[in-house]
Amino acid sequence: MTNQARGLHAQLLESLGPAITAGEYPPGSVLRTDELAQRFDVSRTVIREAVRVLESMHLVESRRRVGVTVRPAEEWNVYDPQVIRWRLAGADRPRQLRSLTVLRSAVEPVAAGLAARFATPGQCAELTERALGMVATSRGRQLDAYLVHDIAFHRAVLRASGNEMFARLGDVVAEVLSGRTRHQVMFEDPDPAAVTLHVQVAEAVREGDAVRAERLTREITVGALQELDVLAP
Amino acid sequence: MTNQARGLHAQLLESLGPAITAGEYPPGSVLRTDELAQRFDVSRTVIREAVRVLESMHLVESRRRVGVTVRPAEEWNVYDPQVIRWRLAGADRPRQLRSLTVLRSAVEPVAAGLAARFATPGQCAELTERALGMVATSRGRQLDAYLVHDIAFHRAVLRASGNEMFARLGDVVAEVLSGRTRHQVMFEDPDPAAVTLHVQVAEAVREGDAVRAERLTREITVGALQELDVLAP
DNA sequence: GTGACATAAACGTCGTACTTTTTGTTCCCG
DNA sequence: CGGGAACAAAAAGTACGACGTTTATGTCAC
Repeated sequence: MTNQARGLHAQLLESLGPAITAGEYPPGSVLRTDELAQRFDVSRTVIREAVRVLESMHLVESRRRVGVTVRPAEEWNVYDPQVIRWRLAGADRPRQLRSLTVLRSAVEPVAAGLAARFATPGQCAELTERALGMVATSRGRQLDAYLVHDIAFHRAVLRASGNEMFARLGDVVAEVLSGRTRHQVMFEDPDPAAVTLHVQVAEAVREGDAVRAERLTREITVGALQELDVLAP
Repeated sequence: MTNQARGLHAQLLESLGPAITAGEYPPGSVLRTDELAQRFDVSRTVIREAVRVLESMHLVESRRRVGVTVRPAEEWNVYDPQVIRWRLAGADRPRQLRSLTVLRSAVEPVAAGLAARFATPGQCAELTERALGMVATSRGRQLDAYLVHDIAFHRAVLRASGNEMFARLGDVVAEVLSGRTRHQVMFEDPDPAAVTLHVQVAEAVREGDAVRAERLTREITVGALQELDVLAP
């Protein structure tokens, strides 16, 4: 884990957050701060700080005389990177992976189109470099190295779009990609067609061909969706 | 304001959050908890709880011996509804409105396509009802009533997509739509063509015509973007 | 049965004392 | 003169106990 005690409250979060997002406490459950303080052997102060954070994620609601109640899943801030990480680590990971991939399929093509129009020369170079890196590592069971380039490529596209909302989805995409590789034990090398598509997207962006960049990226995300359909019915 | 003292820490947030997102404290600025406690005349406990929340939004970072440092804007959790609200209330509202509208233009068409395939009869009815409501209020300076239907319509589409990530963007769209109406003082009635498009989207969804629903919704969002281009160069 | 009222349970706030970590400084030795 | 080790100070982190505040709930009288 990347969990290295940056404070008791953070440790608490790493315990409570996953438990709640995993549905361990059904919606409406109440947690009392005193009880939590006893259970985790920390002061109420620490509990309260953790609860404040969970509250800001809309995972729980703290009300007087009643306690800290768990909110229904529909109200959670599912765009919070931490919530995403917790849910991806939990039981309904496949479901989560699917909805995130659908989100990718909506956002990334548009982002690529914008990138074709607004990417700086430096960003184009980064894209090309990453695409070539993917080609170089696409054979011979170098999945980890491939993944690094893949993530960096998509991050670069999102950033080059010039839209901050897209740029901030880089973390989400990274989680999805690494989650996919780590989860569904991929023994085989990545699909050569997908690798080619990435190279072509880099080309299209470099040439400023927005519609082509968008179409090619749409092919990539459609492929990702189909792959998911095959492996998780 | 909807700010009715649900606790001192919440009030603190409503003061610090907007200030930070408005760039009042440049990145790298340090805030000391003691100083804040004095300035706002509350206990350190309250300050710390507010800081925990700001930290979870990646607005600040708290380090020992150093203080609470403001993080650069690129690292903020810009999908947090509260952050969105703060930024929309701030100075760079036009910029924010634009990036959110671009996000809409990417997401909503795909969501409409999914809705055409997965919407329940009840959701179809809701859509139709809202579209008709838009028609009914599209003339005669009833912008407020129109806005209610407009927001409900887009919310319904996002929810009917069956994708939770899309569904959770309902709040964002609501902020954008109401912000648009409130901000750029709209004296005129809404564009009749846009109203018609909404009715047609409801039709397409009801008939299960995914490609048509997607295409029509794309027209709506493209229109919203152009409208923004005209009014905010 | 209904309404006012009392009660208690839980969170909210505060002040203080203590701990831990980080960082800057000083001082000694090579 | 330079570098490293010990030390000191600053600021956040943690703990604890006391009190305040809200509010769900039960009770009692009418």
